[in-house]
Amino acid sequence: MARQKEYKEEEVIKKAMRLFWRNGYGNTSMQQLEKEMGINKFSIYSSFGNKHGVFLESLKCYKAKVNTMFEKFKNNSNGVEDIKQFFYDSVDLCEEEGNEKGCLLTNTYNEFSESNDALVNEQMTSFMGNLKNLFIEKLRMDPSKDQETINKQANYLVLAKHGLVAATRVNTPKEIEDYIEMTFKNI
Amino acid sequence: MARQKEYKEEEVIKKAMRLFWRNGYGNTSMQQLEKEMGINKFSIYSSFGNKHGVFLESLKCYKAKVNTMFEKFKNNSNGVEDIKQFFYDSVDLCEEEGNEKGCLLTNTYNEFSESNDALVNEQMTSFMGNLKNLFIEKLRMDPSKDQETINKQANYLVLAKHGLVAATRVNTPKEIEDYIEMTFKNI
DNA sequence: TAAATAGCTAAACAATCGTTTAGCTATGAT
DNA sequence: ATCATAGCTAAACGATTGTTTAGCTATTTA
Repeated sequence: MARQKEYKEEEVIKKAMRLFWRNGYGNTSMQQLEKEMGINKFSIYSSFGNKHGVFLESLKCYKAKVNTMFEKFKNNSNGVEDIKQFFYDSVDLCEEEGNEKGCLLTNTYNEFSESNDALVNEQMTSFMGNLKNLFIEKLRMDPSKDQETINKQANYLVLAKHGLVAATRVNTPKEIEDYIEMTFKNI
Repeated sequence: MARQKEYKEEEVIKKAMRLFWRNGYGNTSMQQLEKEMGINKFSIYSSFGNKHGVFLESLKCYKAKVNTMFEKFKNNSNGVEDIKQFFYDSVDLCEEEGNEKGCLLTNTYNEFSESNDALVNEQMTSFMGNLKNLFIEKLRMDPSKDQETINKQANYLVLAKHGLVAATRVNTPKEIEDYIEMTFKNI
């Protein structure tokens, strides 16, 4: 043993995540990462391998936040009301710390959708796409809904969620609340 | 006078637009532009000044498409039904030529939202934000709606439109149709 | 206290970025 | 036919990209 690190990886990766969240992957440089993470390039490379590695670790960090929300969502048992709460929680997560950059996962999906980045794709598909199934589960708790209605409403809610994420960037809290209430008015 | 150009600027800029649409600005290189536009770097610079100029001209080209749709929307006079048709037209525009990259203006807004690019910001604000007013105008055609209802519904429709644009990237035509019908069920 | 070693600093790396330029080609005008 | 000129080709520009490395610093261990 010799010197010990002057930083904690869990802390600097949070800072990296916020930078990627604001700028996206392609528009974030190693110079910016150095400044934002508060450590030298050498330290970044020794801890995370390369820029790509920093990004993947940032995604994991973000997904941990999302996972907490998902767990809460799954563990509740109030049907549609849970979905509505999930919408409100999503807004809180997208807006934390004054951030107004929507959802990092959605942004990443958009930025990498044309590329064939295996690692990023893997990280993405593990989260995108199962949202609809979660909604379907919750909607099934209402015995008065038939299967066709459930499918249509689930699909509707997935796309409504997209609108919501986009909304967190430019709309006021009141407008967002109005949107959510309106969305669930006839569900 | 001497030689005449071997390309038409209106044609090569369309090709540039499609590339920017697919990749975004930052992730598009001059090399890619050369290949996609089918002309040399020199020709690109002599026609459009620089990469930034190519992008601004591409935005104008895209906005021309959108403008056509907006004009149709404004000139009709069937209230809410016009808005619904506008949603369907939006999907057609976002998906033309097998493209699945959402709306170029929305994407550009997202990519440049953290930067302070005066020219791009100008091009953006001239289109974003007035959508709500257009919706309000149409909703006013229904005398049974009071002002508060109109405001809420207009806000809801703006965000629903965001969901729709995101939807064109990953959802089937049937799912998108379901979403639109559901959105207008209680408007 | 001294040797060993892991972390840090800062300079340099090759590759690619957007951009410019020198020289060649082709065409309109005299 | 020839001169002038605008367009094209392709090489090179400096700056910045992500990445590596040599040399110094500080701390643990014996």
